Amino acid sequence: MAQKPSIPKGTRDFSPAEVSKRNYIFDTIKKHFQRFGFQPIETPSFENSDTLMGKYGDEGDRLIFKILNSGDFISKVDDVTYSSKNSSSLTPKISEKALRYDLTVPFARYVVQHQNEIQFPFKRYQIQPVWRADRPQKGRFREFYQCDADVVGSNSLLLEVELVQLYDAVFTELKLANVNIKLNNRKILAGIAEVIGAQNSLINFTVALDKLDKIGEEGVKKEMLEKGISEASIEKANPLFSLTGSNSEQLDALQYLLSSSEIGTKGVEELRFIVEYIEDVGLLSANLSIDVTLARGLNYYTGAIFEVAAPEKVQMGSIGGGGRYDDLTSIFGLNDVSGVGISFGLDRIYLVLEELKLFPEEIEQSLDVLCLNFGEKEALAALKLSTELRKANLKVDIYPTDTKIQKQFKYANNRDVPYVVLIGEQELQNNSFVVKNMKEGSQETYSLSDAADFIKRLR
RNA sequence: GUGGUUGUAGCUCAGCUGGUUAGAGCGCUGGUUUGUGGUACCAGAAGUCGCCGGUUCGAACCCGGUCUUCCACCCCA
Repeated sequence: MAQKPSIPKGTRDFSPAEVSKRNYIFDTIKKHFQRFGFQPIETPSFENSDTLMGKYGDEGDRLIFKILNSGDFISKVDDVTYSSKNSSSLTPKISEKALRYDLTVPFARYVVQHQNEIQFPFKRYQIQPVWRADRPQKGRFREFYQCDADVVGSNSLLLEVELVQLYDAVFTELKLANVNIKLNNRKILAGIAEVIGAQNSLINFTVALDKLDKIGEEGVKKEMLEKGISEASIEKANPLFSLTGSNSEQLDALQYLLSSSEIGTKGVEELRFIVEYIEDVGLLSANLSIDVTLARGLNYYTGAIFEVAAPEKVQMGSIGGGGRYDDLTSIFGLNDVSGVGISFGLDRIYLVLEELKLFPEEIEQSLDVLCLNFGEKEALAALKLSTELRKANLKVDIYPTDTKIQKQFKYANNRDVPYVVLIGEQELQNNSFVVKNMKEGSQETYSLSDAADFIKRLR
């Protein structure tokens, strides 16, 4: 054989079994999106570069896949730019399109572009792949699916409450119990920065704080110092490291800490609303916990932020996240449209379910019945029977050639077929068919004129 | 983007300080069994040792490059 073909770094092929399992997750998420009143949209896999560039910070820009212009694009570049060998000035001249990096920014573009056709508040869901020029690791790919549900055109906190319920509903149905939905609010982070006198380094402050569970209190303080936050400010932030107790206890402590900050107080109020409503309505299996260290990188969030952590025994980053963004559409020229949304990381959820063996067995069963092939006449009878069985919604296959029965059985075995139908010379004479239960090894005979009898037994 | 790690049969992996014909288990094919799989026994096929180059009388093994895997940063689903 020639050189074996391959696929690019960070991409994957999916086998039939893998696709079945992925569809199981997709279907579950989609079902609950619809139950909460979200409608589907789709957007192109690539956008104009200026739609995406600059929306995710410098780091994000680096991770966006750029698409080369068509035609003789290099001849259109002026000599100065060309010979400068500067990627950032050359790139916009030779690439005007880019693969989508997430679903939120394209959605914002969609809302602005179709603002006159949309009925607000607009609840949409979107399940499509996104691409990042990242260095792959476990649970990090360069092509992966996001499943997003967003609402634009309302700043009601009821939506945040519903989104928490939505997370709960999906993960409960996937049997992934006790996921931890972490909740914070950008206004609280802004309030803290204000109170400790570090409002100018809000980003550095939150990014450092976000690493608390990873590098510990000392590590966080060290990083803050390195990023130019004063020792006095860090000193004032000390109470944050000792926030404990129930959600409402933490809220009380935060309220006191942030009483001098208008924005901080607003953030506490918003969180309290969400927490109290959720307590009242109850959750099926998830936990909701306030986590002031939760920051999330994307700079467009302005209110609540969510993140769903995989169960602790599984080594995996977050399996979902989201938040409220008050101003996302204004970058495309539409002001005063508040949005809030959440995202499910399909590929990571898959890895978690696989690791915890939570996929139901049935979903991998691609066939209910296999009819063996004993020759032309016999196969015709099998075909007629198959038609009946397929009408009854069974997944049925006929072995296409009359090779050795042993081989056909082996095939049935490898495909995990629960029932094998045998129609040979004898059966044809008696107008009957034999059904072998592959698990138990038992066999039963039915009449060819009464397939319904067999169908009834399967139910 | 920075630093490290991995690659040998379809799969999971052995392979000594470089030595001539590269191994195992599982899987696959055939047979024991011409209408019975999943068990057992017997036989067999299958590898340019990721790719390109270098050192050497000789390279799976040493060196350089490249691709890939995974990991830690960065960032993030």
